[in-house]
Order: sequence, then structure tokens, then C-alpha cells
Amino acid sequence: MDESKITERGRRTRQRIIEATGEQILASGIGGTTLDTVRAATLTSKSQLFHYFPGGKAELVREVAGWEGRQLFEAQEPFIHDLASWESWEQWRSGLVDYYISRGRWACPIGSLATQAAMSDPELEQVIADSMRAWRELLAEGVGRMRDAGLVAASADPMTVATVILAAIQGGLVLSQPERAAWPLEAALDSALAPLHAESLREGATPA
Amino acid sequence: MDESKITERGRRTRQRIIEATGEQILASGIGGTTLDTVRAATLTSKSQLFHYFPGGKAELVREVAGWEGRQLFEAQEPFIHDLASWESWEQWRSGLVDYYISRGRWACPIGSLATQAAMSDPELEQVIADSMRAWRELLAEGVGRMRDAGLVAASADPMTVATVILAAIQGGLVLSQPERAAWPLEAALDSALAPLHAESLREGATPA
DNA sequence: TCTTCATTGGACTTCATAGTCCATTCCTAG
DNA sequence: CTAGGAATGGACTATGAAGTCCAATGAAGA
Repeated sequence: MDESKITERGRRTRQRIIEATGEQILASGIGGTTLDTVRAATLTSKSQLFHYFPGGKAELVREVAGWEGRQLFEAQEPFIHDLASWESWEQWRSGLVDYYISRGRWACPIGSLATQAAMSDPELEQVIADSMRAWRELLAEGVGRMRDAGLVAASADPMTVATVILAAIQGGLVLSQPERAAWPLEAALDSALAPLHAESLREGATPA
Repeated sequence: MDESKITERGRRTRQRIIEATGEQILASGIGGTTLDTVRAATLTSKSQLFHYFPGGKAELVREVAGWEGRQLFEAQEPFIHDLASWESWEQWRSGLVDYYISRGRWACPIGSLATQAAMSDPELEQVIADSMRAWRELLAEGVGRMRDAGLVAASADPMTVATVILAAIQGGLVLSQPERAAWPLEAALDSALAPLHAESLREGATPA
């Protein structure tokens, strides 16, 4: 979408469409979200939808994926760029759980899209995969900082630990969703995070 | 579906429909699976689909969910009913990973349906939730046996540990799918399983 | 053999939804 | 004030998929 010929008014309309679509997808999935319901929710018209997203529904969904990804990252700021102490991890964890549970999200915009979209739209799959990779990268850097500071076993591979944490988030949400309870997510996350504060539990941890 | 007035021939046709639908759903999702493609793949006719599944697509999908659930449980036999030793857990793990990865499943029939169907079909959600609950139950019983045998910390809550393991499976698959690699699933699973063979690592585990 | 009912074939209907098109309105620069 | 392009409204089309219906076939027992 060429953004050069767009006014402020148009920008806001476009954004309104993206956000409403995001909500509907989170609530009803891609298949359960139709251009008509989006149109109704945003008080727009069919022509506007295609004006701002010439690629139709597929492009709209991709834009939603990108935006949701950015929102998810923002929700983890500023800790996601620190994660150099157990306190930082705890605060990061707290913010993340809040992001999912409060305001009844009950699903990961990225993870659930990944499942739904793996098939049917390779371009969307790419957008999702990029978010996932970036996310894992940031977590791995945090784990690396912990390791460099001697706060976690030197034998731990940051990328592996990061993957385990991400898997805990995604899997925890899969189980939390039907229960409408946060505890599965929290249990999974705590378990995955355990290696990061082992120093307080393990045998004579000499570091630092 | 009343099964009383069904011949062997009919039973096999019905089963053929279920299995073909299951494959298509796993590959393309519920939305990407149409009665026409199922009809084509099974060499049946529209009337047969509705003859065996009067409730239409929704009923067919529910039957698929039930059948896939049973298949998944079978793949975990006989270990899922044992899990009283670390060796048993290892063999169970091996069989499960094989079930997902070999023959390119790359997704959990139950978990991925859970994500797709949470919305749109409460009845299906029930079928899925039942499978999940039963699964967690079996795992928790195994953890309980390990605890009773003093092979795992007495402080560990079997249900929590079981949930963490399930979350690792589901989340691991979410990450493995786009990568088309088994390692995220294996890493997540190993991490979740760690408490079950801790006795060989931890400080003088006194339990029992 | 005949009857009956499960099974099958496939055309047809209905409906939801993505996408097109053109007219109209709004805003702003010149 | 006016011309042009962005923004908007909404009817219309095309399509694909679910679901209906009736006729034909096959098999098994009376």
C-alpha cells in the first residue's frame, strides 16, 4: 500500500479498520471475520476497505498481523530489551500475562494466527514467522545477558531456553483459553522460566 | 447418529469420510476443508455425506475430532497408562514425537482444532475440551505414580506438572510447525519433563 | 423371486461473502 | 472559488460452498 497519497483522515480510518478487524479475528478467527462485519463495526463502506487494502481481505489480515505483532512487542517494553536480572524477567512476565489475560484476550494474536494461517496464505505465514523469530531473538539476548552475568548455567543455550519460554507461552494459552483461567499459562511460564532464577535454589551456585 | 441401521459397507464408507476429512483439516484447517473436496477425495456423493452425518459439516467435524482424539491416545499406548518410571516416560515421549513428526503431521489434531474451533462451535469445543481433560488426567496419574514412588519431589502437584507438559507439547508444535523441524517440540518437552528425572541431578533428593 | 431398506448419484437451490464499479461528497492547494 | 484528488456510499456481480431432493442401485431376508 502506497502511503504517500493518504491524508490524516484517511490514515485514521485505515487504522480503525485494522484495529476492529484485529478484535474480530481474535474473537472469531479469520474465517469468522467477514468484510461485512468489519464494515459494520467501523461504519465504513466496502469501497473503503478495498481503497485502503487493495489486496482485499488477505492484505487486511496481513496488516492486522503486523500491527498486532507490534502491539505485542510494545506490551513487553521496556523489559524485553533488558532482561538482565531476575527482577526484570519477573516484571516482563507480569506485563505479558497481563497483556493476555486482562481485557480478555485469551489468545496470542501471533500464535493463534500462526495456527490458522499456516495453511492458505504463505505471505501471512511469513509475517507471522518474522514476528516469532524476532521475539525469540529478544528473549535469547536476555538469556545471554543472564548467562554472561553468571546468573544462569553457562551450559544453557540461550536460543533453546528462549524457544522453551516461547513454547510455554503459546502452549499455556492453548490450555488457558478453554478454561478461561490464567493458571495454565502461568504454570507453563513459571516452569520455563525456572532455569533463570536457579541460582537461588541450586547447589552452591558460585557465580558473581 | 443412530448406528443401528448401518451395514458393514456403510460403516466403512462413513469411516473413509472421517479419515479423509481429518487429513484435509490437518492440512488446510476447518475452513479450508469443503464438503466438495471431501466428496472428491472419498469418491462419494453429497447425499452420502448428509446420510452419514445428518448434522452436516459441523457434525462431521465433531466426529473427526473424536476420532482423532482416540487415534492420538492410541499412539501413546501402552506407556500413557504406565508412566511409573523415567524409562516409561522416555518411551512415551518418543512415541508421541514420532506420532507428530513422522508422517508429517506437524500439528496436534486436538490442539489445533482447539484453536480453530474455540469460536463458532460450542459443541466441538466440548469434544476438544473433553479430550484435553482426559489427557491431562492420564498424565497427572503418571506424575502421581512417580511421586508415590519417590521419584519426583513430593512438593510437585501432579496436575500442575501434567498441565506444564501438555502446554509444552502444544506450544512446541506451534513453534515446530513453521520451522518444519522437531527441535522446538523436543526442547519444550524435555524442559517440561525435567522434574521427572530430577532425582539423577538434584542435591541428595531425600523423598520416599 | 420379490420386497424393502440402506446406499449411492448428482442436479438443484440457497445463501453468505469477496470483490467490482460508479456516483457523490469532502478537503485542500492554487 | 474552484479544480482535482482523496475519501466515502452503496448497489451490483461473481463465486463457492452448504444443504436439499428425488431417483436409481445394491444387497439381504422372506
